[in-house]
Amino acid sequence: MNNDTIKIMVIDDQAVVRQGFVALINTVSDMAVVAEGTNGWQAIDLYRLHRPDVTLMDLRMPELGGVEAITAIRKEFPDARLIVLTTYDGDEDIYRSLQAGAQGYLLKDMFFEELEEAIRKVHGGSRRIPTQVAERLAERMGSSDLTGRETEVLEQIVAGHSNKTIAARLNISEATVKSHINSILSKLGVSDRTQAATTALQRGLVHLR
Amino acid sequence: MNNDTIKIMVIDDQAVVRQGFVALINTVSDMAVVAEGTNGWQAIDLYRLHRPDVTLMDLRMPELGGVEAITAIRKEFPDARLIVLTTYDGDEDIYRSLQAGAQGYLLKDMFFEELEEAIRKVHGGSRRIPTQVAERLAERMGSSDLTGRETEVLEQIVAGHSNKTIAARLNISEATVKSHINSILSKLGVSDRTQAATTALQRGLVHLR
DNA sequence: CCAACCCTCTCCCAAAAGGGAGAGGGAGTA
DNA sequence: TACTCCCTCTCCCTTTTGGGAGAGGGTTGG
Repeated sequence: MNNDTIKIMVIDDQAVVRQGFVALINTVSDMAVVAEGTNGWQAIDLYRLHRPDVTLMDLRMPELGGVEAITAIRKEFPDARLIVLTTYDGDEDIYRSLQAGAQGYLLKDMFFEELEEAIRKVHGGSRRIPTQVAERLAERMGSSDLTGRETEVLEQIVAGHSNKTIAARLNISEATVKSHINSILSKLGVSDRTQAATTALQRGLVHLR
Repeated sequence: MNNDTIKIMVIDDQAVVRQGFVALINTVSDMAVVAEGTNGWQAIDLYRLHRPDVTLMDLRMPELGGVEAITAIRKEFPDARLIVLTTYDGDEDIYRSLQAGAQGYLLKDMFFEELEEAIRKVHGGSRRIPTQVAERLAERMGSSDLTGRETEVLEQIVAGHSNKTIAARLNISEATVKSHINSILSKLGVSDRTQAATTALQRGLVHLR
């Protein structure tokens, strides 16, 4: 491995998928996988240890998710180059990833050739957001954010709790819960809690477990 | 490629993941990928054309899903050997896949070595269901099936429709809808429609989109 | 300091959902 | 045939949810 070789770290909890990525990357003469991990904590540890030039990161992982790992790595290493490589999980995930400091966001239904190009782009210091992804991101703009409390209430709704239970769990009155739900419904543009739950899941505002 | 080579078909809509599988399989001396596809229709066409010894099939795909493709292929070729290779999507998916005629069900978070072993097992005529998966399947047993109509109503619930709207869409009275929902709630062991929606999604009884 | 949020709450009302008991008709099976 | 499901429906009742108007206290930022 000479000095021009791009050192790559691959973080994905699906072993056989990760092994596939590694195999593909290692077929490229000037790229080499120097570290592999299955969750966010490993990503942080392995980054410190190997200082890869580019990191490929999945989002949904046990223990510590991709967004949190990206945030932590960028905090310690502001120059870190990170590409999110994931199944499309909704506009919110894209937004949060870029917010956290990722330079690229690729979908797993793209071809390896695009991934290879993205790695070179990001390694060279530019960003790489495919049109398809950029469009999703644009959709999100304009759609208003939920406040912190509203997000908590939304999570409780998705967890299947009644207003009364939510009130008890959050230590507020049921009236306040209803007030938050009112805001949530209008911000999400839906008319009942079940729709709120399914659209929140689709948009990636919350995830099942 | 000599006569002992195991001919494999890979069906997965995520291009880079599929390419990874192909790369891994082709590193094994007595295995060769003879066809690749991105959905159920292609799976059926390519099966007719190439008659692979073993097919690796993802479940969630556009156009035609994995379960339907397995059913169609097994109908035309009762000897077809099929392994489902997917992200875990709930016990219902496992059940339906095996019901449709798959001989194996592997999760993408397993290592390639296990996949290789599974391919050999299934090619040799046996089945291969990892303990982890078998346990999930066992969980499903005992939990009663939903009837056809109940499943339709459940889909409408997940789609976010009110009882009134569901009644209109299914051309039955609202009372009947409520009656079905009663059965659904008790069969799923939940107490309201939002819980029904989220547990149905978790168990893979229905999918978003 | 004032405006803009956010979070909290009250009171009231209407609509929707959930729960229980019962019943008729149709299809399939023992 | 008799039995068992499934699908359909009615009637009645309670609980939950959603919608509207308003208001006080807190923080933040211009």
